[in-house]
Amino acid sequence: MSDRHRNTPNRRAGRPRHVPYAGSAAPREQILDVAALLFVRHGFAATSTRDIADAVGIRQASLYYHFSGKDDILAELLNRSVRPTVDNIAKIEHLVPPETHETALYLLALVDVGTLEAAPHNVGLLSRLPDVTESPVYEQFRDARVELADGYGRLGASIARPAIVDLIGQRRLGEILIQVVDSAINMRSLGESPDGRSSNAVASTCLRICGCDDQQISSAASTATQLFQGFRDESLPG
Amino acid sequence: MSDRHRNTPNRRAGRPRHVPYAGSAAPREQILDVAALLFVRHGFAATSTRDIADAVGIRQASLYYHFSGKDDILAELLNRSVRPTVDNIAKIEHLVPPETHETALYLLALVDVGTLEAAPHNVGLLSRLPDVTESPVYEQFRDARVELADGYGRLGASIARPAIVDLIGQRRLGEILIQVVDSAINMRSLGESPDGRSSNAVASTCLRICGCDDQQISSAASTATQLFQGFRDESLPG
DNA sequence: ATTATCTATAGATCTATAGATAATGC
DNA sequence: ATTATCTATAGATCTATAGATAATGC
Repeated sequence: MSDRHRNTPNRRAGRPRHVPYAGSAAPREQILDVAALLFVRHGFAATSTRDIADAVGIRQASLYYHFSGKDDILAELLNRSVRPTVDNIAKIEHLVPPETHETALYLLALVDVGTLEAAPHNVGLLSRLPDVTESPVYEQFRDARVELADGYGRLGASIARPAIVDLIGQRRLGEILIQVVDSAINMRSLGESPDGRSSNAVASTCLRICGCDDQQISSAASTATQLFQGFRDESLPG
Repeated sequence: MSDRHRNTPNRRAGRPRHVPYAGSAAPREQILDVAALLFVRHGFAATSTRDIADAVGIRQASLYYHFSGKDDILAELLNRSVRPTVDNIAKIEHLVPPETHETALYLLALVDVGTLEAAPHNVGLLSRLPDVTESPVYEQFRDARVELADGYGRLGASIARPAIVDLIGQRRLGEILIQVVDSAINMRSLGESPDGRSSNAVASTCLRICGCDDQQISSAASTATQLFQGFRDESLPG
């Protein structure tokens, strides 16, 4: 009965917060989580370090123990959302030879929508905010973004009939496909059930844009769905 | 020869600017123009009233003679970009009965892309920035935006086969179509020639998403292109 | 007189640093 | 001793207002 000082949960080193510690996540993760929410909801520039601190339940100055500044928080969020997406495109393109390109595009869309939906608070949106893309910390992610658009363009152009590629252009096609994939983000804000329907809606729309007919689409869909399983398992242990 | 005081161009009432007046546009228009550029390039919250004033060539405080504040500038920009787009959807839907729905969607996309491209500095993008949509002045434009998405959704759903509408959902379809139309904005930043190719690329992509085949698309394209002329002329005199 | 600017500045942020403090860990 | 917070605050913005000033217009 002398352990009175032990029965408060979440006891850890350091001076206690002015608002008692809540949740079990590490402070750094708590900060990233609320920052993601606020950046996406109100914009990066419009979110102050005080807003973030208030939402976490710490004083504004305490943020600087974990991050060197707002830019540092943004950089970490971008790191976590952009990098995995770019890794995917390489993996999927290398897996193409045995598979048809239609399946590859369907799979890529499936994986990317899944990543977007799994990420906390729509961080995928950050790469579209001008205050983010103009920030010096975005520099190192710009190439990755272009690479992604190129990948979609290549894949799309290898599927679509020449007439379609001629009209739209490979680059434009890449932009349109990425835009469609990103539309999954906007739909989440409408309260979609995460049952994979929106993944399939988006993926099949991508193929349709490339001129595939119903038969090609449903065939690609079933092969890609199988491969998607393997993809999921692979990214678990590391 | 006594008119020495008259041969400086752009003479107008009011104390002279610290940077001599340039161009012939009214001050209010100059402000709107540079504000649009800066808001789109750097974001709304990230653009200060000083940034705007500097780009115009006046002192920061002088903005307040023309506008009551940053929000007031934003409101006017939104007013000019959102309103015409919403007017179009009503006009085109009323014109539907004699025409096929495919033509209507193609025409709507054509008109909207044209509007986006004609607007100064991609102001169409503003409605996608969280710092803009969270601003109290955006309130009055929110409905308009929803109306637009609904319009696209209705038109799309009236074209697409039941299987497609079932998979995607009318609402989602509207979102995707709008997203594709808006992708025209991103493409402009890549330096596209405004030859109408991107309009047709986007419009035909919209039909393809709804499951139209090449023949339906090219037929809708030619009818819509004709109607587009009439539309253009109509919006000139007022 | 009217118009469109200017200068000056108050007051409200906002970011980041310095140094104190209250826990745990050994 | 180490860790994670706190308080306090400097210095840099940023917005908006008050009042002066230098043109044109009549």
